[in-house]
Amino acid sequence: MPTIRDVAAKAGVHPSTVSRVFSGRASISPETRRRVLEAAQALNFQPNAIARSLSEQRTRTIGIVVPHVFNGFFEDSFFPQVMQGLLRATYAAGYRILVSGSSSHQDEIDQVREILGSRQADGIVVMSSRLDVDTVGTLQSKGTPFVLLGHPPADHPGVAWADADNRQATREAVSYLIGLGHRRIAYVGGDPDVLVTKERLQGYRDALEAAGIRPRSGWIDYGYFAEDGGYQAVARMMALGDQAPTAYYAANDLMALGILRGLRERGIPVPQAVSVVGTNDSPEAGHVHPALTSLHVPYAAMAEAAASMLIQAIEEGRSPTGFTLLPCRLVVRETTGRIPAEAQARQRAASSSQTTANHP
Amino acid sequence: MPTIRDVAAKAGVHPSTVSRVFSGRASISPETRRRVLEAAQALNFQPNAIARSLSEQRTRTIGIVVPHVFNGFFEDSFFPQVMQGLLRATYAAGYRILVSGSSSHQDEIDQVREILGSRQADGIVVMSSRLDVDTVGTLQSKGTPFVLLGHPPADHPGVAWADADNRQATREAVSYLIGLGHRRIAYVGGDPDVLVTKERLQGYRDALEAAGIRPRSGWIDYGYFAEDGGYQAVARMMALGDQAPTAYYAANDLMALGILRGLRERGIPVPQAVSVVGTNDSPEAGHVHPALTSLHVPYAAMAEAAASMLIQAIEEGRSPTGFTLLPCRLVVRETTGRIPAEAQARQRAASSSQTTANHP
DNA sequence: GCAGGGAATGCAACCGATTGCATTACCGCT
DNA sequence: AGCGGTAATGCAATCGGTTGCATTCCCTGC
Repeated sequence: MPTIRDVAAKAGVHPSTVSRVFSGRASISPETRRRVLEAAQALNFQPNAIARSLSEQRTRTIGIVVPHVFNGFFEDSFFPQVMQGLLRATYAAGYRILVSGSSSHQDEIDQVREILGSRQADGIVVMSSRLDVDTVGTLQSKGTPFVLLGHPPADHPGVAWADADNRQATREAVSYLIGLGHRRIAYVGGDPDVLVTKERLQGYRDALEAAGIRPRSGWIDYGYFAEDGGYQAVARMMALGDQAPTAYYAANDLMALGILRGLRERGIPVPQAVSVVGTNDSPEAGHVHPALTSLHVPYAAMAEAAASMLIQAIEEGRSPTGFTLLPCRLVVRETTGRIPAEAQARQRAASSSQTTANHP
Repeated sequence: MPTIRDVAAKAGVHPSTVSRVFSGRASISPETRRRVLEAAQALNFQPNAIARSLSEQRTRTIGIVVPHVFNGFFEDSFFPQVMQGLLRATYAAGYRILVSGSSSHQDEIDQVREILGSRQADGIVVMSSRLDVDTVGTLQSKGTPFVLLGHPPADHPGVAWADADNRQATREAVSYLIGLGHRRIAYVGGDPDVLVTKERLQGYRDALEAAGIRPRSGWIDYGYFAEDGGYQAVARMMALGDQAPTAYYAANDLMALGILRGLRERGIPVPQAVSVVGTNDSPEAGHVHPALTSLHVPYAAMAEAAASMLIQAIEEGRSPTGFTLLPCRLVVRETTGRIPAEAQARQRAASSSQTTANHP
């Protein structure tokens, strides 16, 4: 592999001149430029990015560590969408992405530290779903730029992040169901330990409260993002008898499909008797039958925003600041419908009897 | 950021000693090691990976360029699975992945050249779907290690690759349909210009020929991997009247879903009247209703094999050689079934009348 | 005719590690 | 005591660029 010195020798100039020709940020006579480029061409010279990085103290690379939980990440479209967003932002800025795997939660944090500490990347996008407060603090004290994908576990001033407004979005989805006449609505969350699960539950509660509906604890269940989790939830909900929900909100589409399966096996028509809303608007959502109404979460846009914030901060030589909170969008398809009037009436009666039962 | 010299100063040794302590491949007295480690700890020292790469002339990184066609790659699970496979292999070997986007086919090749030429990665995995013979030759002459994901367009001795046996797999899938009694079988390919489409068509032909079935050109269509492509194919196939297929092979699951939609709209029961086989065994395949029979293509395993071959060659300081050809696996679910006897009889009659019509 | 100024280029230090070779110190053995 | 051998460490060159400063040269304006 030819180096800058080989080119210099061939063109009869000093290596620094070759460097200046390639960096383009200095005045070079047209004649010299021509000679240098000619020599470079003849030798098939390409500047060594590593040497350049060492000298410039920047790599034009941002890092990302794939959490071990996503080692089967193609099960859900979350990670692919994140990659997509990162690619959009980095490509536009002439950056590349350095990806590392991880084998455990601790290892994930170690990898982040390693990439940052060894300066293999100029900054890093960190998936924060289970990040604890201490870790964020440690990262921050390191002084290397990072942006959280998802918001920080607690209020951490000066930590930059990008996230979707999950609480508000869930609230809107549930309000939509209420608007269709539903009053017994189930919340099927993912992993109860994950922050987003709690936020969505809060949105669910907001919507119910705004409509004056008293939530029942039996309407709340967790499916850990698995198809079977949704299926099992239906079994448990149906045990509530005439208090069984007429609508389900599921925290991802896979669980929604499980719910649909559970309902189908019981001969319950969707959306005639029961409505179902999924989350993520995954590619299959629009192509299953009946097509799934789903809450679109802008993962790609979040990642793009995170990467953009990061890159901009890097270029300006400062730490990333501020946050980006993106709205979600409910994509209405075929699994949601107005509750039939008679069922509605029956439901009202049941609902009021429930109220009396609870307050004897 | 502390450097090796700071640590050396603090520990009262020469920088090279610190380097040896960290590389571990030299004899260091226990006392010195302790002092160095202590100093490093105190200074929060981490070796600079860039400087190390420059000196060692290796980055422990492999590259991948995302083709612009996959900028919407999460529509299909192909790219995520590739990432997954790459992650498995690289993580196990202590490598990382450098990802670059690309905006066009030409740009894709440029990015590959750039990464290789600038030595930002020790080698690269190249998606070969549309690679032409010249490009492969050029890459080869560069002398930097690469492995193709998918096999080379023509016989290129010395080019390493990993691929699935698409022809054989399609042959088996179609043979399976024939075994169920089907004799009028449609092939709905992706993009006719892509190599894999031709190979699968060949496998389809193999199966038909082995069963003594004369293929009709009307049974062959291309859906460009889109849901609507499958849907449209049904419309065209139905126009064949009593020569319409009783089974469909689709080159991805999305088109298979489109086919299912087309059949459903015409009131044709699946699998009672018509069978459908998809390809890729995407996560949704098992969760739609009816669950889709699909040809599982081991994309993750292919990518893992490609990365492993690449890394092994890098470590041994040679060019990657050889190839890996992986079998696919038909995952039978609910969209395929034995053709009803009476339909079968009718079909035989039609088939023989067709034969006479073709040979007057 | 000469001072001033800017353009073009060279020089050499530097980025932060690695590593072949030289040197020192210490050990065991005769 | 002297010698050989090995373990431990230091020295300095090297990887391949970048960049602040110095130098040269030429042009312009008075």
